[in-house]
Amino acid sequence: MLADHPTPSEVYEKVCEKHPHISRATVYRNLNLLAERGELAHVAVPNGADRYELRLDPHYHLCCSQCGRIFDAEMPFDESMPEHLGDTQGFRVTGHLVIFTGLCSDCRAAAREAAMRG
Amino acid sequence: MLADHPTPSEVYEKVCEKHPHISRATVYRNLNLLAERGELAHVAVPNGADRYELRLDPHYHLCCSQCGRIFDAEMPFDESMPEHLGDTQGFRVTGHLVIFTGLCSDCRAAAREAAMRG
DNA sequence: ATTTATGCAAATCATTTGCACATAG
DNA sequence: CTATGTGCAAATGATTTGCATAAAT
Repeated sequence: MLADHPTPSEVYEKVCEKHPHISRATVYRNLNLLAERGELAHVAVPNGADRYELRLDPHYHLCCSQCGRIFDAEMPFDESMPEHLGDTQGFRVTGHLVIFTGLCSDCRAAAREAAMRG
Repeated sequence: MLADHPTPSEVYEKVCEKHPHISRATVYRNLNLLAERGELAHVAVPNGADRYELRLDPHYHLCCSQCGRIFDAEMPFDESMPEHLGDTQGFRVTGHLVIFTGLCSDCRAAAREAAMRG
């Protein structure tokens, strides 16, 4: 099953199952195209491959610092956050991006197990 | 003058003025080292080269979507933001990253000028 | 026939790594 | 002498691009 925030490479692997002839470039091109058209959301992640998702409403993300996987944060998106900032140094803020970092449940379990062992 | 959030390449160019023999690898290695030691802060930016800065207290960033430059946001850092989220899906949140996007004053001026012309 | 999409390989960009050599302790 | 730092070039990983061909309208 495809992760909910797949990277272009993950999409490529998946598409390959049905269309083994496909090229990575085509996957990149079409993901960009769909994102431009607003049919997909493009999630740029610091330190790592881009992600794409089907969920189109603005929301925050959880990023596991161990495995790098991305999850949606179940927290209301604060549209007005940029207003709290106002225009600083002549900067006109139009949007904001929040990424929570930490450990996902899998990596926490793995860490717990590793701690057990010694 | 070095930008306040220089990329490794910008640091490299600068160091080259005094030490023309230096290698990019050395710059990368030492920036990483200093960041690990906590003498520099590493700012991972989505879509673009890493940045390093001297300011060590947590704070938010402004990222110009036109020129890609990074500025500090003059807005109080909300340490407790992850608490508003709590543990979702077993995810243990340890930190958060906020990047405001928009147009910096230079790019706004350039955009205004371009609009004038036609 | 004319546009549009694709495969492929090469190019680009940011970063890391292996390794041999230089330097410092 | 032994540990550490550095240059260089090659390797890696993500993404884009040029170009010739294939598919679609």
